[in-house]
Amino acid sequence: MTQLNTVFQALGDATRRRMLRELSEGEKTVGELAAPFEMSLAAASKHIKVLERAGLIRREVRWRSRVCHLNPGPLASAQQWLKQYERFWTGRLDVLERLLREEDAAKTPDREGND
Amino acid sequence: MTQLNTVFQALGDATRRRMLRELSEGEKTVGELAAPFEMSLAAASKHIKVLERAGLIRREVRWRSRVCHLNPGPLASAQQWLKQYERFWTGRLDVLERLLREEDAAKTPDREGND
DNA sequence: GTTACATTCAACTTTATGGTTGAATCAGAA
DNA sequence: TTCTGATTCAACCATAAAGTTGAATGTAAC
Repeated sequence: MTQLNTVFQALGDATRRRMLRELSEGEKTVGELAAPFEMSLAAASKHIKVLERAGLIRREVRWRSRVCHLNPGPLASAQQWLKQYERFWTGRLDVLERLLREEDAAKTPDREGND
Repeated sequence: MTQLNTVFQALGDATRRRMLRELSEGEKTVGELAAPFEMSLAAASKHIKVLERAGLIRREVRWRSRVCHLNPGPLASAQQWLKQYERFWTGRLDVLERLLREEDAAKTPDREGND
């Protein structure tokens, strides 16, 4: 439902991540996208459909093939979501936050709804 | 296999993303994590296991409960992966890259292995 | 119109996911 | 030791995902 669900699910497969990387270097037809993988064309086509459903790529009918190209918007949303957590791995805010949390846990070991 | 697989898969579910957000505000027991959801404790426990398998959280046996806390490393890896694509949505590099790609496509419309 | 090519659809199998319930575990209090 | 509370395990169900094969579609070339 949430766009984030379909986007993260789509990214959770190495085949599809590889396809995105290929597309980051330029447009490719379905056949070209499928070529590096040892699976049937139908299987690759399904992966492409998953990427499309997640909004990560667009398919365009051109000459005799379908040409796919990257649509980066949803990747940006995913990164946006991860950005929330950046403070946990970058620099001193991390340490500061952890200290505050430990202090808090020490002060209120068994309560939950205090000011 | 790849850590990225399990991480992105884990993030592809709203329940688990919510759990991570809760943990970003401090440690929580399994019961506390499960409370906001209308599902059995066993189901929540499975979600927590998925997060743990992805390395996103650590479970520690303390007093009579299991206390969970965020382990941000894998989130950083995910963001790292997404960073590859940042140029597609930020600023002028985007436009520049697209121009180069179109130029390239126009020059070599039907070849694939040229220098 | 027929042939050939690129892609998708349909049907099917196997394995994974997300949920349920009830029993099992295991630490701490009585 | 027995009771209680917190969590997990086991077995099960329904649905989805990832792959296969073979037929169907649609456009280009002949």
